[in-house]
Amino acid sequence: MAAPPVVVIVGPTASGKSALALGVAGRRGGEIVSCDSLQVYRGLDLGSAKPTVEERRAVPHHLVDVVDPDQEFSAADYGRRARAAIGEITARGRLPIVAGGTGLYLRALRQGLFEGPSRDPDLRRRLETIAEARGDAALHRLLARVDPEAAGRIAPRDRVRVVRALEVYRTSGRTLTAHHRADRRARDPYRWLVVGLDPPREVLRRAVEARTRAMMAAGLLDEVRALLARYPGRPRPLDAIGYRQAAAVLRGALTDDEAQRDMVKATMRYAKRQMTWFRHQEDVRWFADGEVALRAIGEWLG
RNA sequence: GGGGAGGUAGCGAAGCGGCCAAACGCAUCAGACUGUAAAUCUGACGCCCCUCGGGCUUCAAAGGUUCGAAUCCUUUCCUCCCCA
Repeated sequence: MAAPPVVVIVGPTASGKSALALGVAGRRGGEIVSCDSLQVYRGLDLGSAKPTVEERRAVPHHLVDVVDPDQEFSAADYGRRARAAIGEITARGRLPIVAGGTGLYLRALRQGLFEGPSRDPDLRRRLETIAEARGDAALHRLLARVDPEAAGRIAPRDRVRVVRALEVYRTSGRTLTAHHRADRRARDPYRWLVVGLDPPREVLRRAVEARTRAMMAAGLLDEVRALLARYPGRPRPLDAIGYRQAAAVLRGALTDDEAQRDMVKATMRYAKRQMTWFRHQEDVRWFADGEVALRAIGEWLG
């Protein structure tokens, strides 16, 4: 029996992934598995460009609205849940369409992450304190002592990664490098088609500008005001593009106009990072245009 | 017409005799990424050879002073502000 097909649609934000996914789903009886680190959070609707209620009524969406913004969620959680969702969809005889721009999440889904410890907030706090008090270089030296290979790969100023590497070592007793080595990939039960959307920069820029304007007009500030009232601790997802600018406006630190300009800039930079990831980390068939991509997917599915 | 401020790399902006191809910020380009990922971080960024390095042309324009000028002087052009 042939391995069931899974269509994956990647690319930078605002490149038309959702529309393409909806197009494929409509034609092929598919269900969409979002691959987006923001859309998993309930309440982050406008700023995450979440699919609308109508879209979600027309086509089932998975991995959207699965946790609250102050709950812990990780790439590994995503991978587990997305795999489960794909299993159910294929069991129903339908086509899973994974769509989204979060590269790490897609990796977690397809390859899985190494078998290692999850985050340890207390330990992270302690490590952060060391970095604050003695500097990033000092923390990096700590890492160099236990895991010189990881230290060689990670820039001293990249605190997020230095902290995680130390966290892995201290909570599991094994270095990050050792975990990576021991990492064994399970055989993959699916046939994957990874399609990438890469519209010309200027086209993307205009789409980002239009979407940013639309988000503000639709009430992003109200959304953020409500979220901040409900989660005064300002959980991590609220640092995302759009949310941090909206928060700055509410605080009086930015005007609407400045916030919009900043959102566009930040989004374009983000799009760049996404392209870098997908160009180098995934085997993608690229298309500048959604229509052409849609036809190619049709042919591949046969 | 008189007085004042100024013209520096794609933009903003430092520098005000040598350590200046010229700080810094932005934009741009390239890259990394294994449980924070719309996060976090790195590099390039006058031109050419490109390896440490070397060569070439720049700081509105032209002349000048000086061993040496983005920095001082003169003239010209342009911008902004104030008074007429």
